[in-house]
Amino acid sequence: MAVAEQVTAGVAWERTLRAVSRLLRVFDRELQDDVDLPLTWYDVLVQLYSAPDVRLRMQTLSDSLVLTRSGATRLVDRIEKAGLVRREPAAEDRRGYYAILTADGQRLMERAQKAHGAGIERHFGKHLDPDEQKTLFAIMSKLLAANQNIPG
Amino acid sequence: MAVAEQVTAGVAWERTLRAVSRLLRVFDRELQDDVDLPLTWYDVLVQLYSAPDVRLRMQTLSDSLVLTRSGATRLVDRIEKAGLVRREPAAEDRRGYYAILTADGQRLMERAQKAHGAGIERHFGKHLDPDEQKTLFAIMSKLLAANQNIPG
DNA sequence: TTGCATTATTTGCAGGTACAATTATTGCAA
DNA sequence: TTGCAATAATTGTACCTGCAAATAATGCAA
Repeated sequence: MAVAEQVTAGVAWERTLRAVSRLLRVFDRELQDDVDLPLTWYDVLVQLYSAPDVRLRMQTLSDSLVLTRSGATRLVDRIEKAGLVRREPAAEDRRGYYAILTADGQRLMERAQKAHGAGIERHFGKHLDPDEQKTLFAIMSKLLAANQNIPG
Repeated sequence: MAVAEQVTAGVAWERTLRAVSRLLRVFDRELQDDVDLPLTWYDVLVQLYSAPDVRLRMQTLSDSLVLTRSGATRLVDRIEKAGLVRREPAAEDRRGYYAILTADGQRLMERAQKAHGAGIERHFGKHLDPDEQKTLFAIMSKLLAANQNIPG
């Protein structure tokens, strides 16, 4: 049975991968069309928007993103150039920087959140009943916890 | 309740995204360490390996991958240069090409499948009971079906 | 207080990817 | 059968990403 179980895990993982990739592309396209914002930018803005003082250390930010440290640096560079975020040195540890949402960033964020929230509901939430959503959340939490201590 | 439900969907989606991204990075790194193969290459090789005559039209291949058409072209270019795959014009429609697994490709594939299968079990399957795996598969199948008809 | 391992972040570089335009071929319709 | 829209695949281009090395600051230990 070990083989059969492995196949099942493999199949479940593959389907998950395909579904998530597809959703990512859909969300990215819709967000671009609606608010002219790439999903990666949105990801940064949400994190900041929901953080105390709309600010986060680069470290914390990149940890919560789907990116490496260096990726986060470049991404914030671009968003900063667009005026949605600014950087400020951390007073308590001068190696570090805060990324801070600007007023423009907050305004855009509010529009984006509405659009993306609707998209998530339309392409994801709508197709799952509350139980399924809960189970999915539980499963993914387990997997995330089990693979937490990996660099990148 | 509409708002609460939307938040729940959003939270479930976000957790899914983070967990999948993390797993992707883990799998990619392990596969590189074990068999010196990027996960994207593996993806191509599996599709061919499990296809009749170990061959697929570029079209079909890119559809089943996590890539656009042009992305698939470049990816197969690289894999072809490494000798794991070769291209052959399609006799029945001369616009098209087949990507075909070479003997080298098959040999590597067998090693890679063993390694990756173990990785999937270790980082994914092991943490979910059979019911959870079944549910996850069902959820992802629904989502995939609901978002099938999207270009890219 | 000096030296050094550690941590936070950024940069050089070498790919990898998507979008739009291009090439080659097909097949239908006038 | 000729012309043209549709289709398969590729290519030009610009951007995005990760890895490893570099820079800067911290803090502990001798």
